[in-house]
Amino acid sequence: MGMPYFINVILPIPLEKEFTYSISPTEAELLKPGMRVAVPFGKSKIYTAIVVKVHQTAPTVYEAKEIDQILDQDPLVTPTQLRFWEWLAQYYMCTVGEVFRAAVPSALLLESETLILRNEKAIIDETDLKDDEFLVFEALQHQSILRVREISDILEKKNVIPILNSLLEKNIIFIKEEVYEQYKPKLVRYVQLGKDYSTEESLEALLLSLSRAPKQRDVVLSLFQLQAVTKKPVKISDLATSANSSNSIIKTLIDKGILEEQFIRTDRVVFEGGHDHEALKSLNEYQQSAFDAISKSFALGKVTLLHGVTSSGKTEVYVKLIQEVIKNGKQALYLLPEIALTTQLISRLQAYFGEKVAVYHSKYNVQERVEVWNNVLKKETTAQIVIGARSAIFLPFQDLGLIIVDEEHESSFKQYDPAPRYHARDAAVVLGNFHGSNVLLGSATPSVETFYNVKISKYGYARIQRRYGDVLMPEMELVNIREQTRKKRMKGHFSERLLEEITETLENGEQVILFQNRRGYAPILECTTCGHTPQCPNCDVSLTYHQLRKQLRCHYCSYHIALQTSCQACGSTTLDTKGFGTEQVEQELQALFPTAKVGRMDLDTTRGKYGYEKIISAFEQQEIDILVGTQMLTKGLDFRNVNLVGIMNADTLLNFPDYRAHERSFQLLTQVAGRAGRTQKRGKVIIQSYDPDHRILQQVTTHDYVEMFNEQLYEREQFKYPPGNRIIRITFKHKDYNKLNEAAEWFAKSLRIGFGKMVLGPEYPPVARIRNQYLKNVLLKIGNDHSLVHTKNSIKRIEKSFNAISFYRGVRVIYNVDHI
DNA sequence: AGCACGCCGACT
DNA sequence: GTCGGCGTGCTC
Repeated sequence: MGMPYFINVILPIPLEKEFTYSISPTEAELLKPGMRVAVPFGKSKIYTAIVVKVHQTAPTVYEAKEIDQILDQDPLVTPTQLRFWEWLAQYYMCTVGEVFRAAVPSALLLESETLILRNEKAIIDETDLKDDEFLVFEALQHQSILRVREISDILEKKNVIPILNSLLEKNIIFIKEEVYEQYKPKLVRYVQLGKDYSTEESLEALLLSLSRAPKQRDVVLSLFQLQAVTKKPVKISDLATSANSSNSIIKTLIDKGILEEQFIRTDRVVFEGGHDHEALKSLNEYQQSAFDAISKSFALGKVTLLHGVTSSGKTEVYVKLIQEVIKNGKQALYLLPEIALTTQLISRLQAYFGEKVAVYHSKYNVQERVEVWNNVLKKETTAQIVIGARSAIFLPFQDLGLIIVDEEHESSFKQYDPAPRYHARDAAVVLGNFHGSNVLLGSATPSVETFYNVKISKYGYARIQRRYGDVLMPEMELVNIREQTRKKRMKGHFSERLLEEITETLENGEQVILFQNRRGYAPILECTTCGHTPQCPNCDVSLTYHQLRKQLRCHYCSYHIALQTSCQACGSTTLDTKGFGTEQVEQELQALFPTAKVGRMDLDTTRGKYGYEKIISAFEQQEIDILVGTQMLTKGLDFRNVNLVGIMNADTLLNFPDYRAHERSFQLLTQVAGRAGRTQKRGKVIIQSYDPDHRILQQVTTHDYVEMFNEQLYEREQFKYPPGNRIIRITFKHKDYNKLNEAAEWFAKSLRIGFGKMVLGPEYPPVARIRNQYLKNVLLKIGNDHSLVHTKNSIKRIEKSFNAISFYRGVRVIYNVDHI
């Protein structure tokens, strides 16, 4: 016997270390880094782990457990991915296990489930059983296998483990860990003629023998004809259709051995478009010069920003770039924020690239995601171009030639919760580096960070200043609603100007988009007598009023109650809704324009897989005249007939209490405004505000991005925010208010020893309690001249001392690097 | 993260 | 008297 073999693995849990398991020499030959193994972990769990190393160094202080089984024939994860995971974990201060969990489609991460089986041979004295035990025993008489969940339900108890232990001791039950592969390839039933009937004579004899069974004979004949064309097995469903026959007749033939059945693995994600690719539109002169600038910049190996005004035709430039890389057999990744990932855009790309386009995002089910993963891994042409949301950076690319990050400024590229709290744009830049591929960032309103990188010549730059087809930028008008309110000229939330414009637009048979930013300003029920508003019992927020369901709901937990008719505090029955959301705007509109068809698009109306598409297509088909909506309206939608965009209240955006509020307002308003006038006629935008002289509003109306950038950069430098500095936000979480305060204070104090006034807080976030957990934030700013690695190490050291104080243990510490 | 073990309050 | 709360420690 030679030396024993071991593997080091990553487990999908938030633990720093790798774990070592023992394997047999045969297994050692099979196993390679990147393959999955099922391993027992702890008392009773089985997890999916990824092999990172095969070796012969036996652990010294413990005995390695054996693995349960090998799950892959070939690596599922590439060496580049393992390096990338390592980088993400290091940079975003989380464990590789957490990255692993986020990176791999959940269907490939099987876990064990405990099954409870009855012991047939047990001799049971029923009087010996407690009530709960008897209930389980009885349930097992009807059903031989139960899951822990089911037992929980039967007993209406959360913790059933003591009961199971007791039953185990009494030999009444067995326990078994079941591991199952969640991903099942989709199999389609095919048939072909049996081998015995391959000659003409035998076939003739067969048809003769079936003369008494005309239906069966028809099927055989049909199959013969179909196979004559394809020479391959035929789908049972196709055969049934063409023979005008049924499944049962085909089954009879299979049972007789006349037909042979076989299952063939099929992709669930099939391309449904035509195969005649649309010819690429030739670029106009502005697009062409941007394309040339990008190519030059790529030749220098630079990440490049494509700064093109709204509807300047950036997509055509992307398409041209993608075309170049796939010509060389390389893969391309096109990243978009979730909300911009519309069917509109996907079908446009499919029109150019046909079946080479694969889509990867959360609305696709787990099975479909596994298929995309495998196709990317195998470098199939069906996934040569991947268009996806932020998680698409985790796909197992082999030979990536180009990454496009469209709408680069979108903050939804940053994952907020859970770990890894990564920024897909920044991670994509690193990924591009690992692959030696080009990276293009695209936006009409680049983030201050990215434009700063252009300014310091770290990134290359290309610009398109004209809209496609030389459509003019919309005409912008600011309306002072403070003054209008004073003069009592407002009708609800509408100024006279806005109403005039809506009327005119509708008269011209054109459509209107109204933008109402609702986040945090949802309607709240308020007592007009005592001012009391109903609060969530678990979170520090007011409940919001949902008219449709006549409910009060909490946005943070799932708490909801029926609408109250009287005030809980004083009993008064005069309740009023404060603040206004899209629902109220919609209602007012309906009253003001009774003949117009009003639609609403927000989180409530876009639930479900196609909720969003339905509203979009209704608007496209002009079944809706006025569309009221939130942020969702801003993204990548292309409506031909919209001539007016109204912003109900710009101040709610500007007054947001964080250092990015102004930048974000500029971006959002510019993007919404861009929805107006996409044809020859010049569009119109009306912005209602209490403070129309605000710098940002002036910059939006004059389309002055550079001025906005310079002012924002100056302000951020003053206050030591990015891009000249980095920030790490540290959140503390605990259900005990006092403990949390003390713990956060201790941590901040320790940080201040090394970082002084670069430490802000601790401070309560706007919502200081969520699901009965109190929260407090500390912000650490790090100058770009300081080492990020050293800083993180100092933080980790402080965390170690922190955890050594037993009183503080249990307080969760959450890092958010580059928090937005 | 899960999960078990172990120690103190409110109830079948 | 037990059930079940969660603090603590460990996982190859």
